[in-house]
Amino acid sequence: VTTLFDVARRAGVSKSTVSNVIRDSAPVAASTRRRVEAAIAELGYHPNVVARSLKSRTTFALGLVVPEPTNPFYALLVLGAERAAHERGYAVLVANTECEPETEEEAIGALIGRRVDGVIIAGVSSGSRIHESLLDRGVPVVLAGFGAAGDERLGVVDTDDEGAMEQVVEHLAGLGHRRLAFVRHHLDETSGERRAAGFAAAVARRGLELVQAGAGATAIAAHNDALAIETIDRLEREGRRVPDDVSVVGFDDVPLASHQRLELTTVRSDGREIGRRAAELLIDAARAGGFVSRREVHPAVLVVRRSTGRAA
Amino acid sequence: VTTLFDVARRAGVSKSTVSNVIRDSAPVAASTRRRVEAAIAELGYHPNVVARSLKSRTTFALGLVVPEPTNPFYALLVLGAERAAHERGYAVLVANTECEPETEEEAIGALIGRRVDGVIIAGVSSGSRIHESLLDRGVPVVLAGFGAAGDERLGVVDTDDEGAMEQVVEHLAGLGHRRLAFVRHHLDETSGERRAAGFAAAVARRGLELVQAGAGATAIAAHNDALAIETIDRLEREGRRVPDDVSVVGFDDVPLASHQRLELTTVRSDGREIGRRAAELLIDAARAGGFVSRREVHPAVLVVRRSTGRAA
DNA sequence: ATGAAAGCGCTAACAG
DNA sequence: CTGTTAGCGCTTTCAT
Repeated sequence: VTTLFDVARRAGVSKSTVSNVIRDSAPVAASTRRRVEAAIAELGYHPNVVARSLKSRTTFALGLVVPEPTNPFYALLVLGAERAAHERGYAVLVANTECEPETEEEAIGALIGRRVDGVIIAGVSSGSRIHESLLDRGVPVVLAGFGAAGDERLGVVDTDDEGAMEQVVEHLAGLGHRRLAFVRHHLDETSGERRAAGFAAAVARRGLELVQAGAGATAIAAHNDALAIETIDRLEREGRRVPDDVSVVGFDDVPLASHQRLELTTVRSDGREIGRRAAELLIDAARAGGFVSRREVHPAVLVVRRSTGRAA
Repeated sequence: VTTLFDVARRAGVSKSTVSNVIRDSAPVAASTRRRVEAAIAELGYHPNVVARSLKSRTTFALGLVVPEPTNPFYALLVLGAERAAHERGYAVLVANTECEPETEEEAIGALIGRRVDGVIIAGVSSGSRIHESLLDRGVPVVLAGFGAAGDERLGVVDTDDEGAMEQVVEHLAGLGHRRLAFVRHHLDETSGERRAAGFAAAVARRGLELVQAGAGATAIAAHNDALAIETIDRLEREGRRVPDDVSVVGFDDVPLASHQRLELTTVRSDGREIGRRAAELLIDAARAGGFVSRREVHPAVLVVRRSTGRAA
């Protein structure tokens, strides 16, 4: 546990000088600098970020609230955010909430207590207001991977779900499907609503029929790939063929979606990029001492494979 | 930004008293306690963990080094570790290294700078010595999901890879396979070696033949499910049938492995449990001010599905 | 049972 | 260009 003072003594200078070479916050004579650097290396000194945070009133840490870590989309989002943060000297505190309101509250409390400089929320339970307690304390927040109306102080980096659903319905309509269904997870998640709504809107716009899955739908779009695959399983167990009897579309393009026994038609959104941007915007805002006002929408592309085909 | 002092003033007591009610570290009169609690609630006060850490010389934070966040096994490990940590009031700093030595070094430096109370390493590049710099500074370390020889100060919570490979080879041998191969990822990861070695040992023990994949093997075991699935794809594109011509075994039992178009025979290890135990051991050690000396091995079970069959 | 005072390791004026 | 001096918000003896 060597401190700044130890380094200073060893180099025969004062603490401020050491501090100055570390962050080069002020000019230091080349020879002095060399002595200090040597002392740092010999002592294996790592500045105590805790002390620095206390003094400077910034922790160089970001909070990241994730609903389902096993979903590859979120895994990539975490990866992107974490890498972007580390490149800028920021640490990332992750909190997996699994969309449980109680866990969400606790996570936010912990992040506030740790005085993180900003928080990325990658998904929350439906009625959640957790972003408000953050914003009211002056902590910038960006929603990543799901949009939300409302608060002007909220940054958003999102996939273009509406555009994606437009593409999905266009594709399906082109194959002659007239009765379409959307299935979503029981998980009480906000993003589910936007995809469902976008899908419904695109269906209505073409005068097609929106039905419940099972109630004679010839094409089913799922909220994500995992659900699409479950749906295919269920259909096949019921003796219906995909895509001959029913077409199925997923969302996410998980690695296995392209497997040749699956060949899932799906939507690809770039989780890593979204995570990266979210972290960048947050860090910029934190440095400027403000909120993230920007709202970015990243395109998603329909990947047509073989789980969709002409309507029977 | 309300501080302990603000609360104290509001409640008409001293800082020490407030501190005592918060952590109930000393007896406080019931009436005083009520007043303090009221003040805390009214002010929405959250203790500044940064200041607490500086004074108490513990950060209540754990570092978690992960090689591949998109692998569901690691995603679960992170989940388990993170939840166990939060239950005990600890935060988790994740670092995704993607097995790049340079990134690993940086991550460790960041964790040291932030004075984490312990580090879970879930995978590192092969020759890595990153645990040593940690241990030498007195930071307890536990290796999770991959074993390692060596340092006595190192805790280990691992899957029984050897036992798993024994089961795999037993299964394959029972189906009449004599020429077996093991394929591993290019990723320079330590765990790959143990599985490969365990497989080779089990093969040798039975007097079977270990060959390269492609060189006439009738059964192939892969380092993980993703690789097993790639292997199946490749084989089928070459016109060989699975399992009729070649049997394939995976490792991890990812959610999609059970899909009926895949029905992958694989090994299931409980990532979430391993992450949870790793965090628990680490926190116990941190509290006791020592290292984790314990080494735990968690069983893995072979799940037989339909990607394996009798030798041709 | 409660309060006063001294730091934890660092940064940020301000002097020299 | 370098050193001195105050704190940041909290915990922790030690008095009272």
